[in-house]
Amino acid sequence: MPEIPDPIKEQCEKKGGLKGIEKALPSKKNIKSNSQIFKALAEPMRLKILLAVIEQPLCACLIREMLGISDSKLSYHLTVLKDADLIEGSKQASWIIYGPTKLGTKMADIIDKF
Amino acid sequence: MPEIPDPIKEQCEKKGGLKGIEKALPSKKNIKSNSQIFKALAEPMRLKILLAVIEQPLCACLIREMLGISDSKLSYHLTVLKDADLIEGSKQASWIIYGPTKLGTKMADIIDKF
DNA sequence: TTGCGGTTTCAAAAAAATTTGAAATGGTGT
DNA sequence: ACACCATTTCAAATTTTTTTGAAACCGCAA
Repeated sequence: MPEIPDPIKEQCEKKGGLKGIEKALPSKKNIKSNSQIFKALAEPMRLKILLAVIEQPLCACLIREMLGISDSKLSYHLTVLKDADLIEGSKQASWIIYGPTKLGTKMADIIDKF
Repeated sequence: MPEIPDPIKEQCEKKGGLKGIEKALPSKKNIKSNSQIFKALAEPMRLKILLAVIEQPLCACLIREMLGISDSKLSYHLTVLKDADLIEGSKQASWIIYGPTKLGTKMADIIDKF
């Protein structure tokens, strides 16, 4: 191990060294799951979709119209949000109406706090 | 406009149509800035780095040792976190010690709530 | 000045994510 | 059954992000 500045080194040792720090971190599963949520929200268009369907549940065709993108592009982005459990769709006749999940609403609250 | 299911259509109109919904969303700037933060946290390794430097400020060499990755790979990921204003580095002799920003700490609190 | 250690930068390669347009699927109406 | 509409799936193309290893930079010590 290289010679680290003393205060850093001592504090690190106090926490059990690198092993100790790593042990204090959340589980790999938790980190993975959180990063999936963040990834879904990492694209402005997907953020916009989530916030819009919180404002008002919308079918894909209205979302598509609002954003001005292709059907398949929209479908891709909706799937990312769905897979991250941020939105859910419910079938009404020919239409699928998308709205937020609890988690989706909670994440939007967080965005409001910034 | 295609014929949308009536309840959806009416609620939508009540909110000023698609234009009204879009107007109710945060600014493009705000969405962009938020998505940058989410993107920085979208990669498990970067999440881990943030949580570790919250636990204990660390120099790059200790982070590198903990994660077992190359110097340049680490540098890249640290830069993503820095650019998103989640971590900051301060120079101590040969070392740069990384710790969380206020925003970084706040985001970590959020992770704890899930 | 030179040598060394810590860290970043760089450009090309590799990997991952996204976009695209066509095809497929499912439901409704005639 | 056929036609139409809403939406997803698919595979290839495109774009973006990440990784890689070498070079460069910076500061400290002799």
